[in-house]
Amino acid sequence: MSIDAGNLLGWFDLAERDLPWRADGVTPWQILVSEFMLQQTPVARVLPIWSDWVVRWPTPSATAAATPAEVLRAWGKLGYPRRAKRLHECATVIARDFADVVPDDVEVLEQLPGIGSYTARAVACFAYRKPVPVVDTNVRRVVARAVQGRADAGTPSAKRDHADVAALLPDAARAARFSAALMELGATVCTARAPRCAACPLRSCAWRDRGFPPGSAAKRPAQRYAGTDRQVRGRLLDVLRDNAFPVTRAELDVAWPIDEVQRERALASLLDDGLVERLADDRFALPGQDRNDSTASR
DNA sequence: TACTCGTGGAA
DNA sequence: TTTCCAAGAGT
Repeated sequence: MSIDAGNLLGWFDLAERDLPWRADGVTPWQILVSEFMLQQTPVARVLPIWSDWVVRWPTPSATAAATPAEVLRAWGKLGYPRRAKRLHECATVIARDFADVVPDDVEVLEQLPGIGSYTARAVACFAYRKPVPVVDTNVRRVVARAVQGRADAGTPSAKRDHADVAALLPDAARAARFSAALMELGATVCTARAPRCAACPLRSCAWRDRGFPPGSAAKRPAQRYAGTDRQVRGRLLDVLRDNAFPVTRAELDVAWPIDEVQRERALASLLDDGLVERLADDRFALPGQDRNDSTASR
C-alpha cells in the first residue's frame, strides 16, 4: 500500500504547526541548529532555546567565535550536551572550509560533526527543498502502519528505510513538502502512544485495514535514568554550568556524594568528551571559560 | 547490531 | 510512583 500525496499534502496545508524554524527568512544554518536541538528532544523544549540561540549566533562563523563554555551554557538543560559540542565543531568546519555556507549535498553534510543520516537529509530537504527521503522515528512509524500494516517500525536500517520512503515520494516539486508532512503526521496524529486515528487524514491505511494488530511484545527493557552514569554526568555538568569560574573537586563531590567510583568515571568521560576541562591547579571548568576568579588573587 | 549519551512532561 | 518517550549520532 502507498500514501496518496495529494491527500497528505492537503491535510498538511491546513494542519501544519507554526514552528519558528519554518518561517520565511530562516537560514539553512538556523534550520540546521533546530535539527541538532530536535534530536531526541521534544519541540516544546527546543522552542525557547532555539529562539535565543539564532539571534545570538545567527551564522556558523558567529557560533564558531564563541567558546565551548558559552555554547554549553546556552544549551542549558536541553540534554545530550555532546550535541552542543558537536554543533560548535560543525560551525567551525562550515565557517573554515565552506565559506560560512551550509552545504546542500547529503553526502557532504553527513561528513560534518554531529550530522548523521537523518539530519543531513533534513537540512537538504527543509533548507534547500531537495527531494531526498527524510527518515526519522515519526516517518518510520507512519510507514510501518499506513504502508506496511504493522503497529511499530522494525529495527532501523538506513538503506531499507530510505528505500521505503523514496518509493513514496511524489514528483520532485512536491517531495520536500511531502516529507515534512509525513513527519508532521507522525508527530501530531500517528503518534507512538495513543495514535489519534479518528483524526487521521489518510484515506488508506494498511494497519487499519488489518484491524490494528498490536505490536510484538519484544520490547527492550525500559530505559532507566536514576542512578546511571548519565545522571551523574548531568549533575556534574550542572555544577559547572552554574559556576562562572572554575570549581574544585570538593564542589563536584557534593553533586554526587554517594559513589566516588561512579563520580570519577563520569568525570573522566566528560573530560574525554571535551565537555569539561581540567586546569593545572586541579580545578575544573567548561572548556574555554574564564579561568580567573575572586579567590585566586588573595 | 546494540549500546551509550540528558531531561522532563505526560499517562 | 513508575513508565514511556521525544525531528539521532557515534562507536
